[in-house]
Amino acid sequence: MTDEMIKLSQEQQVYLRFFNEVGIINQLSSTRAERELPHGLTMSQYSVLNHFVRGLPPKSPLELANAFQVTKGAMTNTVKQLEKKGFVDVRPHEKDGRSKIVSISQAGISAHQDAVQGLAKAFADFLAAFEPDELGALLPGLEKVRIWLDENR
Amino acid sequence: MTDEMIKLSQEQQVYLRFFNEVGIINQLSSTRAERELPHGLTMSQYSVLNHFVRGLPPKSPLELANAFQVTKGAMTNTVKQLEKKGFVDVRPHEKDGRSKIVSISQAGISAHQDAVQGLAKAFADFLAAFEPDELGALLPGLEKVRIWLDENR
DNA sequence: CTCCTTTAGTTTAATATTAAACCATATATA
DNA sequence: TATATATGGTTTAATATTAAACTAAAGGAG
Repeated sequence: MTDEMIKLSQEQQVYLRFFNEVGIINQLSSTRAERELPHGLTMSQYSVLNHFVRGLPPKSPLELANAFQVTKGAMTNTVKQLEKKGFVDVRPHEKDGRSKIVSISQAGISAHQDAVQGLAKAFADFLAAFEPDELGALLPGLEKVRIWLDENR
Repeated sequence: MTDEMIKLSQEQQVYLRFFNEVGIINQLSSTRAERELPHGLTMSQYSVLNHFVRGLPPKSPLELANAFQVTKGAMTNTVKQLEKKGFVDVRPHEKDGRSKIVSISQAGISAHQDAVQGLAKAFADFLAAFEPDELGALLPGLEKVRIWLDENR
């Protein structure tokens, strides 16, 4: 019984510490990134641009919301901001009158390039302090956790 | 030149992917946790309670803000919520008229225990899917990143 | 064809957060 | 001691986000 409790407590320590580290890293890195992002881009907006620049095909707002794990309402907002800045084109879906299709514009591609510059600047010292392999070694574990949480929410 | 660009791009891929994984894990895990937290506790509020339950001495709001990497204003809010729920005691600092001292109350200790139960429930299936060592192996790397970001912001 | 249900997107209200202005107290300097 | 600066905390305005209500269109069952 006591053993059981101690064991449980230690397991909890590990996963609580894990999520705690993740939370703080996320916060510090987002702040650092957004400080250098141009065009008033948020990380959310940058992520959407980045998605398309990586060669992925145009998508509906709902597909984007699912891809980035935010609500439809949040994506409505993000897309609206990007549209106002002229970085994405939003067209009605040809077949489905309820749906829309979001694609990146030429200005959006260019803004993304600026953003990558900004991120490179924001993380230049970080890159100097960490070998790619050092972070790369963490990726499989993180990926596994992320996929599990995504599939089991 | 081309090599240089490709190399840079790959490094960027690694660290962008790293921060991306961290961001999604943080979001999914916070949502999952807050769904089961009792007494309307947020993760922020839980963190403060947890801090004190771990045996750490009473602290000022500013110290708490620094410990959790949030602004003073955010901590004013968090402490206010906890105080309203009766989970912390807030007293004026004896020597420094500007400052306050926050400590956990008996009700706060009890609420923390409830919260741990809730978290255990929220993450029971997660714990079953991941060995402690599996997450534990990631901790040193994450810790190093977190410390670096904290010291270089 | 008509009704019912599902789906895509927007809107609303609430909330947590930040940066910056602000207040009060403490500390240091002249 | 008097004044200037620094510090702890609160408040304000702005914003990103969520859950839930809502609108409109699609799809299916009868």
